[in-house]
Amino acid sequence: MKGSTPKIANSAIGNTAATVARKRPKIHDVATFAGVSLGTVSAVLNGNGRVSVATRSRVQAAISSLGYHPDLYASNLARKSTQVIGVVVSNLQNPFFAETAQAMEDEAARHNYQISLMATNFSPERQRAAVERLLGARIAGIAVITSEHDQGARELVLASGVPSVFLDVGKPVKNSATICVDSRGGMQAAVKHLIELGHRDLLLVRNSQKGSGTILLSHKLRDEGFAAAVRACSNLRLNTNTVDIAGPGADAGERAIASVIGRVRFTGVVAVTDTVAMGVYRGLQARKLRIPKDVSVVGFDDAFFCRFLNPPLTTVSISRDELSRIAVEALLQLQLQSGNTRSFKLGTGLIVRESTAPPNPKSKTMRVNL
Amino acid sequence: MKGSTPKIANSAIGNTAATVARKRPKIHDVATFAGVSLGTVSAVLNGNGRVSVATRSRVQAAISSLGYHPDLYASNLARKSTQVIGVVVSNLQNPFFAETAQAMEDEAARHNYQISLMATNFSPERQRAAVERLLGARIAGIAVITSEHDQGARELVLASGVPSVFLDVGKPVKNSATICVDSRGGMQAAVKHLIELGHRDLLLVRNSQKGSGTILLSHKLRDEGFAAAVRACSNLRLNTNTVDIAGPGADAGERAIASVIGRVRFTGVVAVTDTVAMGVYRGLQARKLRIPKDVSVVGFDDAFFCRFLNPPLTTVSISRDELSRIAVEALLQLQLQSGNTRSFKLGTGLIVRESTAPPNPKSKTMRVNL
DNA sequence: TCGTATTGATGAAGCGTTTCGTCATTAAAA
DNA sequence: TTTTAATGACGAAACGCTTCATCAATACGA
Repeated sequence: MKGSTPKIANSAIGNTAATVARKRPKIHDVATFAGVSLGTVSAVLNGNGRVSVATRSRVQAAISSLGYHPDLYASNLARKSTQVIGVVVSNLQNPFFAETAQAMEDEAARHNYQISLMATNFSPERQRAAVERLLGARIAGIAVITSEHDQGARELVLASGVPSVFLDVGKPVKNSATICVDSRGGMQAAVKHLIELGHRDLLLVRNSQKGSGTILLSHKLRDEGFAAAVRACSNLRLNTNTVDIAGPGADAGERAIASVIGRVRFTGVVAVTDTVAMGVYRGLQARKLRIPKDVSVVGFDDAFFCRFLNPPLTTVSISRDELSRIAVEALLQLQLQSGNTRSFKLGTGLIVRESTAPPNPKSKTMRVNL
Repeated sequence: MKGSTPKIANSAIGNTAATVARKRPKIHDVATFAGVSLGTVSAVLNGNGRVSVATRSRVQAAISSLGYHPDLYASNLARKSTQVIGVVVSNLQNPFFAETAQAMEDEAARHNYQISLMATNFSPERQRAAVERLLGARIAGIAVITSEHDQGARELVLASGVPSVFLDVGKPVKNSATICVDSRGGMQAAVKHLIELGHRDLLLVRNSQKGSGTILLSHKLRDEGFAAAVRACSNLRLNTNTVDIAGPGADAGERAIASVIGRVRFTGVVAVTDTVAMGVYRGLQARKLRIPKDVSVVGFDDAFFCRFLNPPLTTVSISRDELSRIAVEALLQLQLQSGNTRSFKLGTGLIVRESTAPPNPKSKTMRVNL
């Protein structure tokens, strides 16, 4: 007797803490209140099965007067599947991801699905954690739309057999689709545009993420596009330079451009991201350099703010709507025809605005002191 | 026998469809594979209970070789509570909400909580749906950080007894806290700033959402702040005007300002939102009006892009970090001391950048033809 | 050597739903 | 009136996990 006393005390304390909040009503309470059975309440809740009008309204009255909310976990456990698509993106502050997430949600809604959104903040560990969590959530499919890529996360997804879509990465595998954004092509178009305007001194502001260990795949493809475009014009004696930025934000772009003025010749700047281009604008304008008179600038992504920069930014556009449409449809298709595999291409398009013009050979950015 | 045939056929079809995908392993499979009991696997998964090193590693091996992921729904059902805070915001494309969501996530993580994020896209119906879904998810608390407000959603939350935080809205109620952003004060500071610079002809670009039926509460407070500031200077013979925009985007701001030039006298513009201010910039610049030489502009929110506009935008800042800190801590406190109620104030601050300067009486915006 | 802790592992009892075979009742058909 | 079908409601069984009282085995102290 004496020995068990502490245990009882313990559990009593536990109960007290847990019972502080008013207890959630359960379906059983609703059934009792309405004078019907469990199954009937469930039928009312889910709109299936046969329920007479009178009973239905009695149950609904009980539900609202008890303040009942069906328990998500219990109901999903009992149900076979969920109508949820997992979406993993890098960062919600980046307009590309925020807009894509929104587009995914809209597209999913069109098919009567919901999305469960997770942000990794460019961290592979968080990507893996997000994937792990989603795989535990019985999702109908998972879309990994990130810049960074974690092989471990990819393997977890593929091993699970859940329909999946990856952006840019990897060969198509069973139950998985790949959407390849033509970043290289987009970048090549951007560079070609500058060259055709007459630029011969180009600067690429890129995000190599050196040292962080993370590879930003889409950014790498953009680098390659730049290199390929330059190679294609090897007859032109192009002078190209590259500067690495320290992070994904606009500030990093600003610092990068500031660090390079006076040390490198350029009249055209290609930024790996619109956000970075925004920083480039500021870095240039701080030195009283006019865009596009002194320096032309091209961005990448076609973020909403491009049109509102001064001058409006020439950029490479990726359609979030098309991306979302492809992703969701691929997922739903893979769900039906298991074992399949698909690969999609998503084109990019150069949008010429007012940040690009023929070069000014007298621009201050052509004077360097070495 | 014959009579039951169709039923069997039916269920067989159902099974086939459901069994297409490789079956998820369950905890039982892991236990069998590792030669231990259910409870032991659970102990390994959750890091509690006593498990010998040898057993632990055997279980872990089984987990990874089977590709096992614990079922979120089953485990949360069995568990008493979750460590999740529900967060409802208006729109992820609006930098204020995106940044606040991020800040909430960071702050929650600091307390070992996760967040479950839902966007309403300014729709009261979606707000109610989001709340309903979260209340079914056994969340530890819910933060409603939206511009629009739905009384039904609010009542659902309050009736549930779940700890809650609302932005700006309503009187403090049991188990609920209110965070009042001092939008009025912020707006007053903005107007006062313009007046002190010498402006007497002011234009408020606001989002009244007339006709949509939705009230954007925070925007309404900003309106009131404007009116109050004007009233406070009744001795100055101010000329104030208002123009309503059609939506929350920058385009709407651009159209609004375009519609008003030449019809109304102003040298200072106050925009209800930075995003709107961005559109105002463009509307002004399209008419070759210089900022701040011809027109001064003030925004609201301190979105990340303010610093990168040309010229950098003077705006009213709301600290997302402080907002998140208050919200999360209030939620956790309400959880412990049930029945409590709290009310917080969150200050705002005017950030003066380069979009405001003394007025130019010869500005084109002072010429109107009536 | 014998009690007494301590450690490691067990598995039955829930958690709150949905599902579905079953039954009672009523309506329609014969 | 009798037979058959349709309708409405029921409630046990499952969903996959966590928890915890219980037990076996081992280590410890006297």
